[in-house]
Amino acid sequence: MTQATKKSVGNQRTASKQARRKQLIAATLKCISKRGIGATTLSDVAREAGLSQGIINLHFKSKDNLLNETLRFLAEEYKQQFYKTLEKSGPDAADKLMALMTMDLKPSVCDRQKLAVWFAFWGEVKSMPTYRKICNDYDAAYDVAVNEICAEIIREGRYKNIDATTVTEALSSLTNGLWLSCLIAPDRWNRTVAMETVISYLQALFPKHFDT
Amino acid sequence: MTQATKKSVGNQRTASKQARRKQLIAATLKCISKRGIGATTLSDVAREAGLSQGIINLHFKSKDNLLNETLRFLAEEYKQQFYKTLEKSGPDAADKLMALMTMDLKPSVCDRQKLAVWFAFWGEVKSMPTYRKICNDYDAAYDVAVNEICAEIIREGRYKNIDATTVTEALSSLTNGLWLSCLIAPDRWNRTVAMETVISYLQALFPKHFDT
Amino acid sequence: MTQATKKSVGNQRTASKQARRKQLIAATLKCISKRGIGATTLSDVAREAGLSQGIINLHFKSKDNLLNETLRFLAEEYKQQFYKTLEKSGPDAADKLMALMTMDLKPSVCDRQKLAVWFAFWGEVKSMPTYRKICNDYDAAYDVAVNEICAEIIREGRYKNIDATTVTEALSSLTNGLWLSCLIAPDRWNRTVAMETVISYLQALFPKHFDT
Amino acid sequence: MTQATKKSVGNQRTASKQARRKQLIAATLKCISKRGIGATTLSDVAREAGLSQGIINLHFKSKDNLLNETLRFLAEEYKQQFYKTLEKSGPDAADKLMALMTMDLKPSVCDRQKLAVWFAFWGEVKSMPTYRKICNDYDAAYDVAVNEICAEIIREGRYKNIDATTVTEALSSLTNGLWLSCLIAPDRWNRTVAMETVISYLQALFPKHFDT
DNA sequence: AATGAATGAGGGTTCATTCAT
DNA sequence: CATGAATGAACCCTCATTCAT
Repeated sequence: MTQATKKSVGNQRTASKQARRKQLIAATLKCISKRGIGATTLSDVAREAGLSQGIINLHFKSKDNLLNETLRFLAEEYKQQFYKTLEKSGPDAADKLMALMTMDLKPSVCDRQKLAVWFAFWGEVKSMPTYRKICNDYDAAYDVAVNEICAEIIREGRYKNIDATTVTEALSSLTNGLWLSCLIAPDRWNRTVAMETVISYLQALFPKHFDT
Repeated sequence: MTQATKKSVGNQRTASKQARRKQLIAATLKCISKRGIGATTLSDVAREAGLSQGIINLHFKSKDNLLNETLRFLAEEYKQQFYKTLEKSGPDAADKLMALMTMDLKPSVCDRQKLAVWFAFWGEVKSMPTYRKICNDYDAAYDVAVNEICAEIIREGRYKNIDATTVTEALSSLTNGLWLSCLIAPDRWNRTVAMETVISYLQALFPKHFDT
Repeated sequence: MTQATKKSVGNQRTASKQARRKQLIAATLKCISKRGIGATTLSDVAREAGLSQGIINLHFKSKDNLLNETLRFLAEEYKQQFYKTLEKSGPDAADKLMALMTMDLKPSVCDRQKLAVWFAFWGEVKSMPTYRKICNDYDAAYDVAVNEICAEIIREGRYKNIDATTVTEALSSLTNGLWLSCLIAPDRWNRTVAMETVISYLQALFPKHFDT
Repeated sequence: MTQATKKSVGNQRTASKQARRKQLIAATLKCISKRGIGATTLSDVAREAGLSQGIINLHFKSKDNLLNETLRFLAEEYKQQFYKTLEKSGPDAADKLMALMTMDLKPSVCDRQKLAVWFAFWGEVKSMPTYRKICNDYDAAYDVAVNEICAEIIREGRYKNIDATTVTEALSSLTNGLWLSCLIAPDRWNRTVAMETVISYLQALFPKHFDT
């Protein structure tokens, strides 16, 4: 820790192990978003990071491991944003929900670069059990938190015939689906419209909380 | 052996060009769902089809082309289902919409094998302009049709503050998102719950049409 | 078999699988004798055979497998010589023994090229269980045959205090040891002297059979 | 931690150059006997010695050099044993010869670990002129000494038709051959039997010196 | 003297593609 | 049309070597 902080990342033969790993994961993210997972070679990543061929096997042992770590990083990063958003928003359940939805669509989260990476990994979920496990772990945490918020809103509004779990599933599906649209049809896609799509659903469901 | 006479697909040295292509695309779909796009080799596909190494380059010129055709096939197949569903359902707009949503979640459409392939392609959309183009073409047709149906429902119900385009986007996003859940969390996933998720959305938006 | 024989080995895209394998094993032997096992690359072997990079993995799956097959070939070849020698020699036990010893030292068997390969494999016996197994299998057959011959000689000569097994071990050790000398000190080494070394041993042990 | 004071080998940042070299050679021997020369990496050796990556290049300049030094060490060690054995044994020529043969088969010399290393080097003799040179140098000394002893025995016993050089070659070959058996067929191998193999030869050759 | 992160050449292996049959 | 042996580029990975600390 004493050594780690003073080194500038990117310089030859310097930088702490942690910093190097982050640097390489960043390069990996960039490459995947540009080329996709299959076409991303270790050479590409190393070049992107401005380092040499062997560097990745040195720090990550194997390409598989690098990809796992990259997915984990991506998920962790999302999780951090998620919790930070919850903390920053007021104590009101509806506020929290709105803050989360807004976060999911804000430029730094919902940008094609990043989405490309998410979908790249999702595209291999079926054939890569590890990816599925990582995704599941993080999704579970997300679901629990959103579910709780929805439950509170339902309680507050005494909404009848509305199941928190169903709403949670709907909201997360909606978000993921909107991301896909952003990725596939960036020309037609529009952040405001996407936001309205979510809001109109919330208004219809929870009219007392999300007024017109 | 000198002269083959049978015409059934799967038999060596026979079968029309069209049949061979379909057979190979079917094999490709199977392989992608099992291994993902990146790990699917032409050998795999040929073996899956029970044919020889060089067969694919013979019929499809290149791997890229095979993949493009496979995606096109997938999209076309979906489109056929879509229009068949529309035809079969009654003239009522709400009925049509419900029929479409049901179709999206029925076992033959929403099964992990098939979804894996869809997501495999979506995972490369960013880096493969061709894939994006194919997806866009088909999505546009879907959007137009659904949009029209929604518009009619809105007209019928005189729903205020509801935009057909928004609903269309929401519905397609919802479906895609539910597919992702099915792919990633098959254990937690449940067809009935998924259907309820969609219905609850429709009920919230169009209470007069989709009563409890 | 109909196809196999008419093809000339070495020509592109022709030659039966069997012929190609033999050709590649021959190239491997040459490379090992020149460079040793460790420094022999698949590139070297392919180049030596006048074929392309990928050819070996095509026919032998892996380098390890190629080496195993090469050792097996070497041992099998020796075995063939061994039995042919036995067949050709007269029925007399002493004649047979002498024929075998002569064979072991004849130029086509005891030449530095070939010995280099044997020792290359023996040099890895400790760390490569497969090599040891192959060597053992063939050695066992050799030992049985020589042992039988020695037993007969002992019986014929009514030699006291001489154990056939001991002699067998001594003879095979002597041969292997002489091979090592040939390999390490080719300048000092001399086929005639080597032969005399063996003969003097046989004379010392079986004076009635191998008279001066 | 700032200043190391101890001098025992194995402690970091201390130990004389000589001690370090010995330590590294010992580690090399162990690695070669376990993995063979080809599969022994400098990392392996350093790890075996409990030291760091770069240590070997620091002390030996290159891997080739390390291997040369290791072989030299092995040969030198054998030579020391050889002369010590000669010194310890009585002045009688026959006693000396018996002592040498016994030494060659005693556990500390004829153990599979050590033999594996010898054969590993012999396996590369053909392609590594340096190895051959080192082996030759030491072998020559051995031959001279044994030859002299044999000559004396022959003189003492007035044995006719026996050439000292031939016997020397036979004995060294026999020993090396027995070593190979020990390496390849440790299950069948037996120290007592090996010793008898040598003794029976000496008895047959020099009956007046090696009585039954 | 010692460390260990970094380098980069070179190895084994895979695989899309070609081509003689 | 179909086969499958052959090709060779390109990949992942290993490892001897270098070098800043």
